[in-house]
Amino acid sequence: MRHLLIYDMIEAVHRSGSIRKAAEDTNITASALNRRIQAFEEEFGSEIFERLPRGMRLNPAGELLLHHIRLQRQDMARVHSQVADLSGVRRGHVKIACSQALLPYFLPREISKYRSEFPDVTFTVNVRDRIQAERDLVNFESDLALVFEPAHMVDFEVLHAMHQPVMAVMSAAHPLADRTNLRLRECLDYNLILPASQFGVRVLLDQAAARLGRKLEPVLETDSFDMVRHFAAYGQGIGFQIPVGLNALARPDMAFVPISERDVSGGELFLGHLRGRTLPVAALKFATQIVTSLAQKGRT
Amino acid sequence: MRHLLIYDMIEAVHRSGSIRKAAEDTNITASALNRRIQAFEEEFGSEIFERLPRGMRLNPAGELLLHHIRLQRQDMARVHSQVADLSGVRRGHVKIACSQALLPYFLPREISKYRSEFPDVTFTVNVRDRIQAERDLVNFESDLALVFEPAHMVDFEVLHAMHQPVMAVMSAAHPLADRTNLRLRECLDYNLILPASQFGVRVLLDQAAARLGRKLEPVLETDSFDMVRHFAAYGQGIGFQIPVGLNALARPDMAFVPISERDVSGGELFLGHLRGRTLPVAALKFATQIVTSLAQKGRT
DNA sequence: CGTAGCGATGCATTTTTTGCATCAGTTCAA
DNA sequence: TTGAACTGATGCAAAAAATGCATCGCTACG
Repeated sequence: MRHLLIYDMIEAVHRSGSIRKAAEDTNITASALNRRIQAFEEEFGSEIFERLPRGMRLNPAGELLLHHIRLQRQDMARVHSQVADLSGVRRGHVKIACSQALLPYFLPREISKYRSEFPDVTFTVNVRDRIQAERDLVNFESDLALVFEPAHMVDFEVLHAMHQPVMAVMSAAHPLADRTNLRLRECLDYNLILPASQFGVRVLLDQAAARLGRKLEPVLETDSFDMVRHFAAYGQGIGFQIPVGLNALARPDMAFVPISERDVSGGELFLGHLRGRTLPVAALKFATQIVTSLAQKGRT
Repeated sequence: MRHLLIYDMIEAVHRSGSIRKAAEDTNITASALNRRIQAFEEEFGSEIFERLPRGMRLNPAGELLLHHIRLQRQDMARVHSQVADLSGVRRGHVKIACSQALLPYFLPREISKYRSEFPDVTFTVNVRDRIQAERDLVNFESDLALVFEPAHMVDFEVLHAMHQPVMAVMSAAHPLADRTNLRLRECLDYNLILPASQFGVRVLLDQAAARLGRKLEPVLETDSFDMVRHFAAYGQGIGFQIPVGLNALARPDMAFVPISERDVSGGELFLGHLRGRTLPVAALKFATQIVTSLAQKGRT
């Protein structure tokens, strides 16, 4: 899109912080780039960069403009996607920000299922915590967010919500492995493997423990649910995860037992996008598929 | 905005239906314009016009693109407005689609009040019926709509709603002029001056008459409320209008008497904008002022 | 069946953009 | 304190892109 090149240049200067560095990314001379920025500011009617001795920084007007640029780029992508769709071609790219729990089973399965029908659609999956996911949406760095217990929910338009109880995760040889239900109190007698405090599961567990007048003292605290699972598999105590991140069939060596909702009320897994946005066709279709899958999962 | 000129050209071709005609509007040769359209289609990745023997017409892809163009233009206007605002200058342009009732008193007063504070803000006011007003919003031809009893309300995001009873409008010398309240039945004994059937007031009156088992037979039917008022002022019967279109102080020679809500339930005057849009600063400020004014009016 | 209107295109000309070299200023470390 | 290493800005010539003109081929309409 030649006529939108100036937007790329502005973003390049913003990213690199200087014209000369941006010039390399843009395959253009610094002087040419400089003059295009100046020409743009001229017709835009106000400067968009502060000239600092060490380079360029967006001023408030530039920040506003940058948001417009991102919005317009996204909308152009949507148009392209819709145009491709009406010509019968199913192409496109879907950008997803999601919680860790979706990585091992859910998203790989959904994406491969989707791509079996539309092989020309490509994906970007970024692991984001509850705060970053929403920021990604606002910056148009993701089309969809699939997040457990999101933080603010402003700017977040919910497409689907699904309840997720907290599950205890342990080796199949663990004393509690045969139970169908666990009280939180029972778990506290064993070694605890907990996700770090920014994660929704941890927040829920901390709150529940506080209600019991207890404080959780993990033997292992990690920001990787993979670590939680594997450490628990070695028989090293009890970890916690939500059902969407678990697959009993794939791990006969492990046991997953729900914690009583009387103790830990569980949380909500949300699928959503930026409020007010019109999603590209591919993203919308994928979202629809996920909603269907989640609803079926909920019924079983 | 030089880099968006191609969008103007596309719209010009769309409007005039041919490159050669559009070339005149664009101050460019037909051949140059032709090649710019071709170049754009090339990088856009698909044709956006159908080449007919008699000219050019947007194809479905072009329609999608056109909507994007309008959206992006509006958003750029919003950015400009916000930039002007943060530099302390209060400039801008507000486009309003409104019902006729707002023309004689309400809008002139509000606009002049607004401009006394921000003299650099300019206005476009278009009279639109209930259906056209909403279409104007969708096409980004208006920022705000101020409409009595709008038709669909899809795409219409309500900023404020205000109840408007239907008022009987007559000469001060009319036999019913001294009443404080009228039943619809009483009015039917006199000559009726009615707005045409596309207007909200007429719809309400027709419904009410039907409930009485009567049919309204006006001596004068018009699409101008101005006509209704003036004809009634000559003592030629009873007209109807909503309060926002009347000003008792300005017309001591006339009487305005509310119709009992038992007969005609009245309707709603809505202020709104296109769903999901971020309004330019000037339009938003003006909308806020109108909401305040309407709320105060409602209290007196 | 001819005329009028349409978009497309080759070619010379004009306009715009670019690259190079250089200037003027600031920062930072020796 | 001085000089090296950055920064953005700018004059000027070369390269690239856009434009205007003339003309082609086509279709609809009278």
